[in-house]
Amino acid sequence: MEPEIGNFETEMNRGFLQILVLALLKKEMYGYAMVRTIRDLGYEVEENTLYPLLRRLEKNGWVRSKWDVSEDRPRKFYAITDRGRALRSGLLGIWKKQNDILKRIMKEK
Amino acid sequence: MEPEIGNFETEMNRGFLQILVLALLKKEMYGYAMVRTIRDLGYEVEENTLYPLLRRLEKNGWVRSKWDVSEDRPRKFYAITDRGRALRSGLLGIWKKQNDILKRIMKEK
DNA sequence: TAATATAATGTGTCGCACACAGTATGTCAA
DNA sequence: TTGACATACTGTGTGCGACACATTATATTA
Repeated sequence: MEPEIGNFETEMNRGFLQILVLALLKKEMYGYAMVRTIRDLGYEVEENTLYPLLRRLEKNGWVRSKWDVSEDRPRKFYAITDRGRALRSGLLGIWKKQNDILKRIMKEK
Repeated sequence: MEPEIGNFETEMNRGFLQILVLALLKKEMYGYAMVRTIRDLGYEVEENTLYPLLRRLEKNGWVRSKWDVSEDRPRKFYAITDRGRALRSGLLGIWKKQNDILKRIMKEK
């Protein structure tokens, strides 16, 4: 694939990553674990992308966090809020709509 | 839905609109017609979003354009190039991957 | 004991969606 | 016939988010 697609991959991440994070937060999770989970799903994320995304979501009340210092190493655990759940379902709705449109177009001649 | 989702809708458009445009260009089309086509598909686009997107795609050789002045009103018709087709299939691959991941996550637990 | 993995924060850049502004022609109703 | 609205574009400016680069600090492993 061409080098210029790099830019497009960035664009493709926008939106998708937000949904993905909100979806993964069905279970509480800390940032680094989420990076690894996403990679295990076969998708590449930058830590420099995910950490700010989580903080942004928190700043706006879609997720909340608390430090867990009981384990060997301090970890910031994130949980989704009710507002976050509402946002998630809204975004999933948009995603589904987009997906339907693409499928429809690619199908017809 | 919350007012802040507005921002997210913008983010959701990134990536999606690029694929959509490349997909719609299976047939030659001019900008304004594409705006209306997309709206007819039930999706809202700004002209201020679509026109620059088309120009950007052309600048990088994924589409090409020619003015049609034979009709009542001059129109800039866009057509996809071979490179554009390659890009489209690459982006569709990414989209599918993302879609599979989301479906998988939403299904489990 | 040095390298690597874990777990996070912060600053800076660049591209894109979209707001706002403007140009110009065609159509249609009052 | 004129004024509103649709059609069909171009161009500038702003703000936000992905990611590069830099840094801190502890745990694990070779």
